[in-house]
Parts: sequence; C-alpha cells; structure tokens
Amino acid sequence: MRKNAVEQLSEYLAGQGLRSTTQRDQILQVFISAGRHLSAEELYLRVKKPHPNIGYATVYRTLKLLAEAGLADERRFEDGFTRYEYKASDDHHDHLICTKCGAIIEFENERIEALQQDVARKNHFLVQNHKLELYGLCGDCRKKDR
Amino acid sequence: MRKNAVEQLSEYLAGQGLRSTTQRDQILQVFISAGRHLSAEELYLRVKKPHPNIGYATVYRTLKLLAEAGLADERRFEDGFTRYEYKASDDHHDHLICTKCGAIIEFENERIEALQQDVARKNHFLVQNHKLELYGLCGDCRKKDR
DNA sequence: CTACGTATTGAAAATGGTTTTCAATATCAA
DNA sequence: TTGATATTGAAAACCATTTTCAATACGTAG
Ligand SMILES: [Mn+2]
Ligand SMILES: [Mn+2]
Ligand SMILES: [Zn+2]
Ligand SMILES: [Zn+2]
Repeated sequence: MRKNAVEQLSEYLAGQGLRSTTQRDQILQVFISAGRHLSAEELYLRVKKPHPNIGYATVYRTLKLLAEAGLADERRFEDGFTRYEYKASDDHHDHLICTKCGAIIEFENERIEALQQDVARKNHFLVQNHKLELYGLCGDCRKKDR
Repeated sequence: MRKNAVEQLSEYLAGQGLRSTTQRDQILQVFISAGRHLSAEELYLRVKKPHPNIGYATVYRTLKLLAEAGLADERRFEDGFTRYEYKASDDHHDHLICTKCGAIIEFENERIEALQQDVARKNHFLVQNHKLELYGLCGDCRKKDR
C-alpha cells in the first residue's frame, strides 16, 4: 500500500508536468503511516522527526497536492484546522465528532445518501459533494459525564 | 416580529447581567430586515448606511451575542466566511449550496434526521447538533452550464 | 553525461477573517 | 446624580494558511 501510493503520486505528477521530489515522497510516506484526520501542523511535526530539513510550507503545499491527486481528502470540521485523511479508494464516508475529547468516528449510510439525492432532485439540484457531520458526545465521554 | 426580537434580546441581556445598547438594537433591526445567511461584513455594510458611527468590531460582537441569545444561527459554509441567519423558532434546517452562483436553498428532511439518530445510536453517540450541506449546481446554473 | 529551463524548496513575510486591546463613553442600580 | 462597570470604536493583534523570492533540484534535450 505504501509503495503503491508513491507510484500513484508519481504518475499524477508526470501527467501534470510536475516533478517528483524527495520531499513529496517523504511527506506522503509519513502521511500514510500516521493517524487519520491530521492537520498540516500535526503532519509537519511528524515529518520533522525523520526529515528535519523539510519546511512548513512544503507540508501545506504537499497536502493540497495529495488532495488534487486524489490521494487525500480534505476535511474542515469545526475546530479551525483543515484536516486531511489518506484515501485509498473512491469510497465515501461521513463523521461523528466528539465535542469533548475530539474523537472522530467514521460511518457510511447509503439510505441517508439516497435521501440526499431525493432532496436534491426535488430542488432541481445536482450534488457534486456533501458534508454530513454529527457533533456530540462519544460513548466514553457520555459515561464520564454523569 | 421585529419588536419581539428586540424584546427577546433585552430579556437575554438582563438575565445575563449585560446591558442593552442602542448599537445592539440597531444591529438586530438591520439583521432581521436583511437577507439570510449574512456574513459579518455584509451586515456591517448594511448597518453602516443608517448608522454610520457603528464600528466593525461591534457588529462581530453583536452577531456572536445574538447566537448566544438564540436569536441567530451561526453557519460556516466552505467560502471562508462565518454567516448568520435570523432564527425565529427552534426549528432546524439544512442547506443546498450552489458552487457556481452561491445560491443557498434550505430544506428539512425528518427521514434523514431519523437515520442520523440511528447512526448515532449504533455508535453509542449522543448528538448535540449536526451539519448537512449538499454542494453542487442549482437549477439555474445547470441550465446555463450546458 | 551535461547543460539548461523551470518546477520546487525553505524561510520569512503577507494575507484575511476574526478577535483583542485600550481609552473613552454609556448603562443602570443604588 | 453618582459610581461601578459593561460597551464601544479604532487600531493592533491573532493565527491558520498562502505567497514571495532567491537558492536549489529535477528531468529532458542535445
Ligand atoms: Mn474520515
Ligand atoms: Mn439557513
Ligand atoms: Zn469523546
Ligand atoms: Zn447556482
């Protein structure tokens, strides 16, 4: 999976007349092996350890690039940071976000997706993408809360 | 409706040990009579005309205050601005947002809401609030697009 | 393999929406 | 009316992200 992603990036870069660089490969490697829903700063800190000479701006630039290349999804939750998650396939999912501990749970629900299409159709609307986020308390935080 | 909202604000302010001011009332008046989903700057410009001495920061502060008072809903779509809409009752709605012309269509769908609760329940999650936004092309823009 | 045009990089400065600071002013309970 | 303090307007600060710019790395033509 790791090697494949680097190849995927190379192909995208070549196709766009862009260049493969060691920084881009290194950032991608760390990105994939790190946890999901990382902010640019979180990734920067993780990249810094093995590759101390990589700059902040390059991490920002590379994350945007990965999103364009289809290797990452860009997410903006309500915490003021743009977050990215590695995207292996074309599958889509939405999120439950704990307002107390920050935990993020992913889910898919094709019935909701279908109903969204119904809503769109009724309004002569063509959906390109959507965002569904449920904010509240996760199981753990509900227990601790009492 | 207009007078009632000003009263509602006064009651909230009194209850919180805060003060009623002419600026707050004036901003609320303009806010209600203006269109929906306004950014702070849009409201500021509208407020400026009848009340040229009101400051930028006061508009920002008052919008946050109206949200706390339950008189406004805060929305963050994907355009980088926080937007506010007047909230008369406790009803909830979601949005279709045209990526071409910026049109915003509101909708309610209780079947989707119910399914969201199902998802939450399955994940031992207690939903406090949620965000559902469908981005794409509105009817008009679909026609023009061909 | 080498040279050259240019894409990319890192550091620092800039950007832009929003928030904070601060001295002057307004509110309101006593 | 007075005094304690909440609020205001203007300007500065904040802060995530983007841009600038000179130095460097990439990759292809030769
Ligand atoms: Mn996710
Ligand atoms: Mn709305
Ligand atoms: Zn939690
Ligand atoms: Zn449109």
